[in-house]
Amino acid sequence: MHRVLNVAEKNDAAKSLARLLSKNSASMREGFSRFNKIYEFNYQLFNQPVQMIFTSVSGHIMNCDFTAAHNSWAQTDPVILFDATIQKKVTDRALDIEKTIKREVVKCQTLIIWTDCDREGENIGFEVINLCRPLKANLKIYRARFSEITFNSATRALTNLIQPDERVSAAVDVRQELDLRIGAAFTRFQTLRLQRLFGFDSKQVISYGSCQFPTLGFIVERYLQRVNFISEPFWKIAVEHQTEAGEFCEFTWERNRLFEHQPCLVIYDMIMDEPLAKVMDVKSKNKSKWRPAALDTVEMEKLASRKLRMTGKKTMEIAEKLYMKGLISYPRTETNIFPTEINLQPLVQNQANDPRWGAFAQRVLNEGPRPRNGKNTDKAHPPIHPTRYPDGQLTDDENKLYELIVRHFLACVSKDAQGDETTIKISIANENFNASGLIIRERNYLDVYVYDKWSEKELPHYELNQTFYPTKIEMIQGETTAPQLLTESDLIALMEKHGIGTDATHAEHIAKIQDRLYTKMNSERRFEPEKLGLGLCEGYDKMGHALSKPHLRAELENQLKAICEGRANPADVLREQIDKYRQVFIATSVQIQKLDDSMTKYFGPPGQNPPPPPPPRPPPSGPFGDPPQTPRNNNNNQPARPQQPRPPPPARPLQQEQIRPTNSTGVPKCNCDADAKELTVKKDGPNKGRSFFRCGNNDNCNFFAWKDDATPSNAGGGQRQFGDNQANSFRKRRQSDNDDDTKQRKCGLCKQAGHTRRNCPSLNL
DNA sequence: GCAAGGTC
Repeated sequence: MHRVLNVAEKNDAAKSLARLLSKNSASMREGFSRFNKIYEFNYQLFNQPVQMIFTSVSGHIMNCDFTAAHNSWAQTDPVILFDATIQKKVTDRALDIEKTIKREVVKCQTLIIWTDCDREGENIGFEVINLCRPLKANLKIYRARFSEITFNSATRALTNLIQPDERVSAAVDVRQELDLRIGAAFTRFQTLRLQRLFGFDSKQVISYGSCQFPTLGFIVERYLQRVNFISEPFWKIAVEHQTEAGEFCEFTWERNRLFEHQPCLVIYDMIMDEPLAKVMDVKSKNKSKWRPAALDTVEMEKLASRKLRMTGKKTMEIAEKLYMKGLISYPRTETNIFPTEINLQPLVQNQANDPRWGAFAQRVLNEGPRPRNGKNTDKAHPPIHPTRYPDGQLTDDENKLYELIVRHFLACVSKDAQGDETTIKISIANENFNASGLIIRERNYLDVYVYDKWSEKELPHYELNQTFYPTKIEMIQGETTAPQLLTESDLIALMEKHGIGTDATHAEHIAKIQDRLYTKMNSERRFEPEKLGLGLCEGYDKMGHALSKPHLRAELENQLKAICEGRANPADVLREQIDKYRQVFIATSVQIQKLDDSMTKYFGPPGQNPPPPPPPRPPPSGPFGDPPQTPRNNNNNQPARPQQPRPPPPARPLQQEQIRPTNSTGVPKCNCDADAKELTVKKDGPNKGRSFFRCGNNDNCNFFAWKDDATPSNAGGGQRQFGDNQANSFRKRRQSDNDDDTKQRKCGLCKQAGHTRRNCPSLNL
């Protein structure tokens, strides 16, 4: 009989595929690897009876690495690693798998690759093909293309077998080689140098990776934005009205806020002169709140982090388990568009008996499921959706994630929520204020999607042209606030946006930079850099090669895509990239003093050369493992190096009493006693065009001062004289007593009766 | 002792 060897990416996939295709009649036997079994059954393929033999790998079975000649960190100049020979060979872990596949393929005439339908899956497929082809002349080789492990999907794949795509696999080879060369060269170089100069433990690897560094870069960038943030005061006017029936309404200023006190005060006074409000517009319109779009991996990780407080890593682990149990579709997908060939009806039907959302699923069935789609497709996998209702027990975490996926799915195929939005526009002394309210008419998807809130706000009834006196009119001072540190969800979104890592690895890179002591998650579940992370990013940033920025990786990603689509030649891309990074590496080693300087800021000046002997390690503590490791040299007999305190945060704008001595041209001295550098704000915002001073010594200190604050002739002027307390003293309160409009009011400017500030004769002066 | 990518 014709025998067909089928190889899946993992044992569970082989097992499920065999079970589905054989209708549960496959027999199982052992292979050489105890994790990768062999499943056999008879099948009708190519219109003839065949024996199907299903087995699997466990992801990649090969790895590339340098040869033994370059293994020694001490004796290999890292720059050589850009050109050193690289071998690709079966990993030790996969030797048993290799043995099984080699033994089985010689008995077969056909090989079908069932690895996942993404770039890495294609490459893993070629690892298998390259093992098999030399062993069997005339071996027929096919690729099964499937996007979920279901009977329909698997049988469809078998009737539509295709050829494996060499270009896609070649793109992965390019990526592997570059990641290895660049990662190894920079990691060895910086680890050895920083261990030697700054006394890091000889076990502490200070790694560089094309994904881990940009990830760290995002965290550091946000941290610095926050530390360097200079708060700006602003002023705004708030209006409140309580109707005779006792209903409240708050109005917000159409100008939102002003960054200068004086103009705001002028407007406020004008309002207080004529505080009669007139209703200019009353609008009511339909408002929809959109149901969520079909779920892709990144969105799932972000949602689980926000709503379930589950890390990305954990989320992916659990999703993988749910997938293996056949409960959800493949969890690594960039697609958020449901392909038309997926029949949603039975998928919704599967959920119709659940006590929590069954009734909702039934409603969807009655109306017909209509998905809200996003804009992306990876042409490999559908959006994440439930494929089956669980028949056994799930763990707590599995339950929570399954629930999220089901609720998201049902919400996605249901209807947007509908409401009526009312907006009221009033005018007081020609200044406009708005209030808006919302009444929800149909909750629709909100009934199942407990993670979204849409709050109702009822407004009092107002008639067009109605007038009233507000209960309260206040001028309020506020301050702009610094951006928050990144949450995991923010970080994943940034990685996704810049093409750092894959759906499957975002979470791992985030874990890696914590292991490396570059960053940590604080008690508010936000990421803050550690000293080591700050020192590294700052040092490399000063060199200007953007190694901690996402662009290099994004550019490579584009070239890989071009290889996949046949627009670029893999060998050319590889050569070009290696040349580029070799140059960057050489330039880095020339300017390495910049990294040393940054590290010195955080770890004190470099120690003596030659390096002190490595600290004696305490003996292992027996069956319960090693005692906790101290990160650096504090457990030896030598006195610990004096630690320099962390540099102070950058100065806020100078207050008057802090004004510094200036030179003859009015330029102040910075904290390192150099003439400060004058710059102008270029960024759009309240201070655009305003001049300021920074450290004149290559930003050595954190000196900052506004020019108009620092220059004595101008000191004391400007908006900043209005502190919090003073601003509060401008708060006024006015009751809408009826006396007010019968009384003659006085002009706010000249204090004469008979006119107001706007038509005050003194304004004509 | 390096990377990132699969998966266990």
